[in-house]
Amino acid sequence: MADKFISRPEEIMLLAVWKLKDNAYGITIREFIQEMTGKYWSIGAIYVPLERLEKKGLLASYNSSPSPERGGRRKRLFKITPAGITELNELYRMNSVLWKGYPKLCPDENK
Amino acid sequence: MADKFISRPEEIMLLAVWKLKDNAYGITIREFIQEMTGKYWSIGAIYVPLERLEKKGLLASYNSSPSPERGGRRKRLFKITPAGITELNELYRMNSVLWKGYPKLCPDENK
DNA sequence: TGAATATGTTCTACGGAATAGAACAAATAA
DNA sequence: TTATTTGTTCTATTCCGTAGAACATATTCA
Repeated sequence: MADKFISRPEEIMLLAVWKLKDNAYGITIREFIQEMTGKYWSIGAIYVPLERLEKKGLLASYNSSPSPERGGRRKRLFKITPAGITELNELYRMNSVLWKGYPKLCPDENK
Repeated sequence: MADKFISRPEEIMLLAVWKLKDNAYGITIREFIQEMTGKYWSIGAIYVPLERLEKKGLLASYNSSPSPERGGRRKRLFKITPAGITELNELYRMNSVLWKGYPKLCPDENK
């Protein structure tokens, strides 16, 4: 297919990174997404897509300076790239088109 | 993962069937989706997910009465089920949460 | 009546994404 | 110098997305 839209997990991830601003790394992203979706997400379900988004150029990452509050490994902070923003904007528009006309709560007429 | 959300192609398909009402079958669904998304969709990219959605109980299908306008095989008409409506409603809510606060056109600050 | 044409769907193979969770890494505290 | 805490890497498996050839069925017209 000619230039597909990104998948839902990827969409969710981009939005999470965007919303978390300068505090977006594996753990916080996972917590945030679990809160937003109300579902359990495994470690792999977070890091693997993040990796792919970086490879696609929609995210960038760098290691935090080594001074956390209390022990532990350094954070790998993520940041959305200009291409990532563009992608989100396109998704936003497509979603508007797709859902146009859908009622806030569609009754199940079962007709 | 405990009871995931459906994928984007599946979401698009459910919405297409919902919008097409009593005229939702392979060909019209494909045309409709291509128009909405502005992208090419292969035959398989339509029928295979439709099949899976039916297996999941979100869609139902039945063959049209055999009297088309001009030649050709009978249509397999699709209809969204109550469970399908429920799924769409949930997706609608999740999308609202996900995109809350996102500007209509997010500037690429590149900061 | 049977070949041509039009309309639709089935089939199935392949690649890649989604997901899980164990293993690993690295920093501080005791 | 070992325990503890915080965080990421690794990789296997399953399932989904996608493509398009093959097939099916109805009408039209020679």
